[in-house]
Amino acid sequence: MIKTLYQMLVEEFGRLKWWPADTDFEVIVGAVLTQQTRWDNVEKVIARLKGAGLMSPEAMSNVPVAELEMIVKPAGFYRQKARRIRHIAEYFGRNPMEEVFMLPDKVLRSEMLKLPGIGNETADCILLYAAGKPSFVIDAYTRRMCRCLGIEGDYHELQEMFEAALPRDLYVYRQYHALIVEHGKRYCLKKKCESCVVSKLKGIF
DNA sequence: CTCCAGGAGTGTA
DNA sequence: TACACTCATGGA
Repeated sequence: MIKTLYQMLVEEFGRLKWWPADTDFEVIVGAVLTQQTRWDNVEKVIARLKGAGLMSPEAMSNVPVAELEMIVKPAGFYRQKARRIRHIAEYFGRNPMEEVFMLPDKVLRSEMLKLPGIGNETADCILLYAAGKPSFVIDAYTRRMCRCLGIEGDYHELQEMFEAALPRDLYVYRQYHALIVEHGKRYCLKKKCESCVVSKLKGIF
């Protein structure tokens, strides 16, 4: 029997607890803060925001950007990110999250894309981890993995490929994304690719 | 010291 | 459509 890539990754990494957060708003803020930035760096900022009582649309939208910048600094790109999460806070201050999340998936996605600082990947992270919509996330690690398999394509082409091959299931999408990132952090650096499960899969996928 | 991390926006050809 | 450039701190 031929194992799927997903099964092989599960065997190696098991169940992964992914994107721990107390609230959906925290997921969204974290999604923006982690852009091109290590997660452990983002954790400091999230802790600071919580400590300052700012981890809510209402509270954050009333803080001077300058003050947010100081808090966001450890996550890098602090000037843009401070402004962007504040803008997002204002948006959800005007539009209650429960209502926004009730929009049809595609409408919700394009709605998120309108917000400055939210591109394809961040939008899908919001859908998948905050709104609970099965939208497959394509990140840098996913692209590298696909390249290893000889698969090229833009964001939507790769996303369509995964979604067509998988059951449209929230848990599967979340786990697969988590597994790919975990795999990538372990192997997709410094030419460690030779020993990873993806390399064993060439010609089978 | 160098390199780069779970991107996005803008400008140019 | 396809790149190049910018944003920025902190850890290996």
